[in-house]
Amino acid sequence: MNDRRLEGLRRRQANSLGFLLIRCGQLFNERGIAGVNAEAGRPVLREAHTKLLPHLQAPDGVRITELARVLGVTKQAVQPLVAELAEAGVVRVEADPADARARRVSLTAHGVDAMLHGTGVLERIERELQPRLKRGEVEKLKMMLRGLLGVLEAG
Amino acid sequence: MNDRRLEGLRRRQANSLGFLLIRCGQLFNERGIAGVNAEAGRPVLREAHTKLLPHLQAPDGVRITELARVLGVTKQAVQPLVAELAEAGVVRVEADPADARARRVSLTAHGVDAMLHGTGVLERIERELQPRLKRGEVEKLKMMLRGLLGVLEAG
DNA sequence: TCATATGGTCAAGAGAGGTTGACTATTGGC
DNA sequence: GCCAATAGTCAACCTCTCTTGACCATATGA
Repeated sequence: MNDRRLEGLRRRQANSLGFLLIRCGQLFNERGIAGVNAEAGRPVLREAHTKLLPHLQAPDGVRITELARVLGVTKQAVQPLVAELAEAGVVRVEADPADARARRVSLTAHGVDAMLHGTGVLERIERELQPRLKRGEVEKLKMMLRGLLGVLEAG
Repeated sequence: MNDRRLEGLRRRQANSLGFLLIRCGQLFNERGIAGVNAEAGRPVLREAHTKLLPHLQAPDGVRITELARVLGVTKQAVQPLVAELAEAGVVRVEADPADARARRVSLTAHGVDAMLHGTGVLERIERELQPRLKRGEVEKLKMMLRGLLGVLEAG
């Protein structure tokens, strides 16, 4: 009885940019995390990390408060995550030369390596998909996604 | 000192299909959940839901065990979530006519409405983005994403 | 210079989401 | 008809994530 409505739902989803991106992103994220953890032999990467890390790429580091703001949580929520990453040697926390109250979180050389490695895992997944995708289209897809990401991050 | 390496990282990420999809998907997901919750006036949708719901679109419903398998968790973990959605009238849990041990979880008419509404929120976000995107490219982007999603879900 | 705002920490606790283990009911092959 | 495998539930418990609230140190401007 619901079949017709379900069919309509599916068609509408398949025509929604957001839905398509969310599903594709979820699938890549799951496989990427699984891949990294499989190589490490133990769980080292959680979804919380993949949300925090993209915001740590400013050369001079980012304030805890700023991280909390962009993630939409309190600064207390960010603290344990930063502490954990600092413990693992992925980030460093330093005094802010311009404000003695503040501290700046930035990637260590090891942290950059880790992120390059993570990107490598995603690239491997992409390569495994290649045979089933049209070669030229993937490059075009990436180009459009870069443009879209710019728009999304701008606000 | 890390600037050059950070620059390299950024360039490599911007050329990784997985990275681009994960970031775009995250941003859409966050905004979609925020939009639905803002309209409801209270938090009604969590990320756990957006992971479970896409698997509930089979007309005859899905078994708890099957849901657990595709989500990669135990069936005990799925139970509270299904119970919560049943309580909210989004899904119905019925006996499986073919196996008296099993139960089938499926969307109610109200659940389909809710998912259509969620898709509508994503469409609104997409419309708000439209002015800053090239019109023809969005359609092409969707077409490619549909193809990619098919490949990803196939295995 | 003193009041107020801001950056950050510490502590206690709530709630989501997951686990393992023990259990019941039913199925299906032998 | 029996017995191992399967679907699901219940209970106890753990970790992660986040919150509120109290607190200290520094900055800033009237």
